Amino acid sequence: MNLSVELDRSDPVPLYFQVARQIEAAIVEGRLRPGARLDNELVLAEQLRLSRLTIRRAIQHLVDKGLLVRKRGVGTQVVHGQVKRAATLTSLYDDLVKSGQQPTTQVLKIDLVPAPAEVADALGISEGRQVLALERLRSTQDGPLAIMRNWLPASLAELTTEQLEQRGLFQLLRSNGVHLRVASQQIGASNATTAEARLLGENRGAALLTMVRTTYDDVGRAVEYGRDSYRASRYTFEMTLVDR
Amino acid sequence: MNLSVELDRSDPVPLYFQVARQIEAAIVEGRLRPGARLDNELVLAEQLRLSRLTIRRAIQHLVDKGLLVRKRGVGTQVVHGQVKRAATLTSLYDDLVKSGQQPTTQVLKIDLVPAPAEVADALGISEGRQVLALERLRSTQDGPLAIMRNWLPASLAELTTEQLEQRGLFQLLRSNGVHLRVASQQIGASNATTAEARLLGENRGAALLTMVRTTYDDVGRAVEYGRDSYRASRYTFEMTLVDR
DNA sequence: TATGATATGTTGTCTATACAATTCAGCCCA
DNA sequence: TGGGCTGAATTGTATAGACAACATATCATA
Repeated sequence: MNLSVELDRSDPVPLYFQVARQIEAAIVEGRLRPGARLDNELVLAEQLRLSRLTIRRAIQHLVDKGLLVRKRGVGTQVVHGQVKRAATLTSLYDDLVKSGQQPTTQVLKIDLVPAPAEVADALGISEGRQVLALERLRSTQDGPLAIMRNWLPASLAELTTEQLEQRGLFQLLRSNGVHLRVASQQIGASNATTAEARLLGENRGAALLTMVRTTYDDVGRAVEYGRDSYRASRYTFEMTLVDR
Repeated sequence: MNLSVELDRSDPVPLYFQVARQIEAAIVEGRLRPGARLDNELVLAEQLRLSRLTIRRAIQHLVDKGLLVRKRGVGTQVVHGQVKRAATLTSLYDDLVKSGQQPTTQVLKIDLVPAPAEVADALGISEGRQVLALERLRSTQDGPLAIMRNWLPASLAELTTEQLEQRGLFQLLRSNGVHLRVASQQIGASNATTAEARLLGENRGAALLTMVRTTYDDVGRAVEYGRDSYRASRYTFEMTLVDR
């Protein structure tokens, strides 16, 4: 099995990542079929003039992605299945852009308000403290998609309607030097209220997919509490479950 | 910062995992606070008489879990946030058992049927081929929770009503030597049909959280196509999003 | 006082090596 | 023919060491 992996040692991209990337391309392009066995680690290391640990690192990256599976004593095989990306901290805006869907955003509300109990609790601040409350309608060329409500600590960033209509919220936060790191999210469902139904172009009572989320930065501060409602007729949340 | 990590080198549990486990316990028990800085890798390696790479391995395990964050040139810090487990291939049954909710299962249907187009497509078999079709109602002490519909290749395992009422499906498959590996899942929402509403004890039209899933084994065969509907009033899907 | 350069500290990547644990195929014996 | 044992093959864990890349603090100069 010849993989034709080509390495550029002057490239700043780490070698393990170059290997992983090229193995992944071979899988995606069908050169490596589901069930195909990779050469063993020692052979690959010799062929590519890399240390075995570098090869292991590349392979582990793809195992974590669900593309490869390893068995001690046997070897490494390609897994079947159109695997989705791991759940990561990207905003809906970025995802829609990436899938070519031309998102637009209408800012419905942008106010400094005293934090209600639930928001204060999630953000780890005292109730009544000022927070920036946002409500936005996200649409694509096919019509309205989601209502997004976010509460941010007031001191975090100065956001304008214009900014929010041009770029995703997480993108704006990142541009303001906020290092988003991890979020805890609950996915649920609810029946559309009259107001929601009107905004989203659905019937009152239509099923909506809901997400409630607290996002933290890299030193652990809560930087966003969000409540999103999506038209279930237009949106599902796709994910990969991996047995590790 | 003294972590009091104790290693048992005769334990079959790998050293990196022992270290990771104990750091995690320190975080969970509050001995390591959000924002706290760990000793650097070299110091930890010296203190614990381990190689630096073993320490890195332990730390990376916790970084992947969202508990720690690393910055080149600075160090490693504890992340804030009640982090949920990574999305993994566990069945609802196992999750409910683990959370002490005493699940019960009523098998509504267990038939060999010709595979409809959607099922055949997901399982990678020809339409009309025999598949095992299951429909079950999962309840807890608080009442019905979810309707679960699964389609399995007929040859995969022989399952009885008794087995399905006593244990989770994935558990049964694993007991039959099936190595579940990865699943592709779409989470959505729908309005309860009359039949669903009656089974779940909700009103007709109530919002249900839905999951459509194809599960693959470790050599890439599709081993299950599932369609689950949960009472949104009783269930949310919790997950962690990590920025990597 | 502000800016740029340098030094220090720490993680990131990579090499080389060795032993352990598991899997599978083949062989032998009852 | 079936079960058990052995050896080969391969991944899993761990050690030791080195250099690179980035972040931050400190120092020097204008």
